[in-house]
Amino acid sequence: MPELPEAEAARARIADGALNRTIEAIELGEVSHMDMPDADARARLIGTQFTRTHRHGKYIFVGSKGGPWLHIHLGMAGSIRVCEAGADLPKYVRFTVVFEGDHRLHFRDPRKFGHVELIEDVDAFIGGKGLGPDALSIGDNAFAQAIGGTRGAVKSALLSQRKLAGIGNLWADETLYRTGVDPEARACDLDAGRIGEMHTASRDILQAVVDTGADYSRLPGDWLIHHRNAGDDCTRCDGTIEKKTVGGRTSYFCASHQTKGEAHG
DNA sequence: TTTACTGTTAGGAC
DNA sequence: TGTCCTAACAGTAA
Repeated sequence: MPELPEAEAARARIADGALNRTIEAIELGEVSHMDMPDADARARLIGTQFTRTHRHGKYIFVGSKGGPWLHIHLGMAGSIRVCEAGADLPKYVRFTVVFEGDHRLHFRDPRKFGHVELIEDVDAFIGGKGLGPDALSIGDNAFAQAIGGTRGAVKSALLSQRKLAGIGNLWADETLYRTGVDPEARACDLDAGRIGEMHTASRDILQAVVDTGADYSRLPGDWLIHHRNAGDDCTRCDGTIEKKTVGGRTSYFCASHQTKGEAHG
């Protein structure tokens, strides 16, 4: 389900199969309550081609030749499929680009939490959203600045797309598990070394997931992703996986090796 | 039948 | 002004 690695996999799928093909039509599925380009916006894409892709955090951008960018956000359950002519129509398709030769790009979204829109300028869009640096390319100093100094729970800071774009609930938990930080620890209580370890861990985790094409079954068995059940054995110490809500989101962690890192008491 | 869910954001509390 | 927290969005699956 969509965090940065899924967005990157979707972007790659588009880059591999949907560029440099003339767009013949745009089709909408059942889209009530969803943000979709209106008829005028859709008409702007007809006859042109997509020529490039970009991703920032969980946000996907597909550039048309000399024209607008198609922005796609996968929401909670969205996915991208690129199909050859004659392929069966997947379920829950909300937005389809039909290329020459009946080649198709489908945006599926069962829960309708995703968004598709046409934008003129990617940088202006990112700035307008107030998104922080991309989690895969952010530097050490920028990471420390984004996450350190926050008085609230460190997990909430990791999840904030305004501080750092791309990390969601699953990989925030995985990062904290690997670095031994309690999700409720206050970021300002963590020393610079710990913050640096979290940066390294988050980047390594996200890159590893990207490298599998966001296929979780190919990730190492000792990762938390495979043990998100209260009562499971911790794979890093003798502890047990517990569950609690932090920042409104379900968090799995090991209370034995994940600590709050307070300097005093 | 009830409950929880991977993301985002508006609105309210402090 | 900023920061943080909660609720709500819609549909599915356990």
